[in-house]
Amino acid sequence: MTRIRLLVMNAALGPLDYRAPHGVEVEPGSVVVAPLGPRQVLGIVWEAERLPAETVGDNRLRPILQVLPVPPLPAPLRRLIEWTADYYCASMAQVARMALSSAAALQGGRSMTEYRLVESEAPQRLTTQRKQALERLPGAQGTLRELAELAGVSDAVLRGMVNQGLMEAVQVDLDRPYQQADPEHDVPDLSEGQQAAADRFVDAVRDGGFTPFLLDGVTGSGKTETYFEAVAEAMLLGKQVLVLLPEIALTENFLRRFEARFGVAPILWHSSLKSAERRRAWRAVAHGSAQVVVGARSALFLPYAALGLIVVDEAHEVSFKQDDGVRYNARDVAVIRARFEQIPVILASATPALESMQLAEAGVYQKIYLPSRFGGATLPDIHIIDLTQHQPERNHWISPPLVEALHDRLAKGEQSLLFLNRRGYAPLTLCRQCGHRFQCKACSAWLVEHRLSRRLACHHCGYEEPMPTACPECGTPDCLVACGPGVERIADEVREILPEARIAVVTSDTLNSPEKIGEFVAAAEAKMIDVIVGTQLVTKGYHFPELTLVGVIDADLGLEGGDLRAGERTYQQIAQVAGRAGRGEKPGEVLIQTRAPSAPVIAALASGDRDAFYAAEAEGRRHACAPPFGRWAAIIVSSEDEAEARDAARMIGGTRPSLDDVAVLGPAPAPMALLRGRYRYRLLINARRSAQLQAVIRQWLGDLKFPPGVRVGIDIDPYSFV
DNA sequence: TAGGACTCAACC
DNA sequence: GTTGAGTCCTAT
Repeated sequence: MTRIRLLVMNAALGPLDYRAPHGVEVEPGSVVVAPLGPRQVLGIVWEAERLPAETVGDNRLRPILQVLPVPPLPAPLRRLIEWTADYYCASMAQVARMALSSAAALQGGRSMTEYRLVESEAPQRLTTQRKQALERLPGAQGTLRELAELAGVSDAVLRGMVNQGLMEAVQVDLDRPYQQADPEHDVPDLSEGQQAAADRFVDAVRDGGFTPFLLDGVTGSGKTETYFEAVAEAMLLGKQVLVLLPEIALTENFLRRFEARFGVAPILWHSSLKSAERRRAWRAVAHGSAQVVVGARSALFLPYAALGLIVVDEAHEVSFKQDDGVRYNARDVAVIRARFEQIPVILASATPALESMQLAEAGVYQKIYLPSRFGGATLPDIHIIDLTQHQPERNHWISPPLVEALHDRLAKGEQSLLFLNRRGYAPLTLCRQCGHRFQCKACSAWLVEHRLSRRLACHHCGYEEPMPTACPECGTPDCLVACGPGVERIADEVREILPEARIAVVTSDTLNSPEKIGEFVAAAEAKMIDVIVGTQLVTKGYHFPELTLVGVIDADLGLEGGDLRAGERTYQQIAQVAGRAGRGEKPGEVLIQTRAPSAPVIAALASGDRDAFYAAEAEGRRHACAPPFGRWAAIIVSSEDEAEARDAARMIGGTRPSLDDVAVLGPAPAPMALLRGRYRYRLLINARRSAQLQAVIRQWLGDLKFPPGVRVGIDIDPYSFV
């Protein structure tokens, strides 16, 4: 009888032993269905010696029910699951679930039923819900569940429509292969510097072996073309490539460049894929037929059959850090995966994280530097505007020098970009009469006015309400005033300054689909837009040759709050947005508005002395025992009941370990003391590099018992300190 | 005494 | 995490 150990897909359950029925073959990595009490669970066969469990007698072993028709998860992925769970203090089941991220892919069958509207005259009499579905679903196809969500009706409504013949079923072939990319489709002429870099990447891909690179090149230096050569080499060798991008909004531009280079689009992976697409991509990845996968964080845990290269583009981006569930940093886990896979990994950035710079200096990463812009374009001139000297008008945020520069570009027919990292019209709305402030009921946050949609919205929980006309507190009509600027308000101000200018507001509210992103890019390239006003969404990836002016509305905004990476993030954000200027033949200019021109970050941006900034930042971090010189972790305790959360946090605080190399701060109410209706308390742990941080935390929390409503989350190497 | 709210241990 | 068993309590 074969005893097999299973990692069961249930976070609260340890490994369990089963037996394989006669004639059923399994190996480590096999994905199986097993009985668990009265129900069934998904499990992954694991090496028993790597997954210790309390032994039970042979007589108590139940047979597994089914081996799912997918390739066993490869050993490097199994090691990655172990490592990630261990490092981030998560359960292996939680991590493994990210690898089995397409339920449909695990089942057999090569086709799936999707539904779409039948093209015909709408019947005379319709329920409002059916009418709504008919309005919202033209052109859409998907499972009933997906369509129900899209239409905002229940799936029962749609099922009724199928029965009535208003919708039809379509069989979708799920294992149809993707088009093959051609590594020699359009080989570019590289500059000497690019070629040298590309050669090293290509050699590393050909030789195999764990080789981490830091590709450090200024904005516009052609990093993408450089690593595309390594991608081409992997294709020639029949190896797969994973390219991680920080957000889906960036993929549109990337896809076009990829297609121009290789003839076909790469395979996309992100959290909002529909289940049929998800299934198709997952299976192609697992069977090795997917050549290049471009994805967000979650693509990192897919079961690649033959991975040959990982690229992390914009590797400094904080959005690589997952902020709920398993709080992993995709940039760091990518390097670990490359180590387990024994392949090269390229971290590409114009403004690398200090952590990455240190590792390069220490010789752990091979640093490859691309100093100059491609095709003779020069870096933009950067000027600081001291807002205390050049005050904007009352209730305006664009200072006279920036107003003048905007006039100048419009007269010359060139484009301008104004950057303010704040969505909506105004971050705070209050009543002039009674002082009432609009606050989210579920979060410690103001409601943000969105004038385009005429709503007040909470940016943390998604709560929305229509913009009221009178104060809900004192009843006075027309008494609400907007405080402070958001991008919508800046756009209004530009309309005032340049009434004839064509203005585009670019935020996640306005550019929320690939189609809209495509429209925006096309309009900007065709010079149908004079001024772009945007949030961080516009700071990277875009290449508009006619854009010659970048204005930073408030350089000090990111420095508020005292987050340990505030300086670095401000530097990166402004350097990135500055990099949008002067990418064509005409030189670019960047105007940075600030109230603190002598702050180290601002001074470094003005002088262009990047090395000095990194050196100063490193010194500050060393002093604070912050990464990369020390480490942080956070314990977040939350509950819908304030007292319960506080008591649990105090209990944790009361049992804190007393160690020389670990300091515990708190508990204290988290900066976001209320989030999505849950009260939150936080403890911060600062550890020296010598400390066994995770082991200490596991041991500390392992023995504690919490009431059912209390959630205790551990955040290793946190990026968000709210 | 049926049914609801709650706790607790087992799940291999 | 989910489930079923066991306990206590209350409304009839």
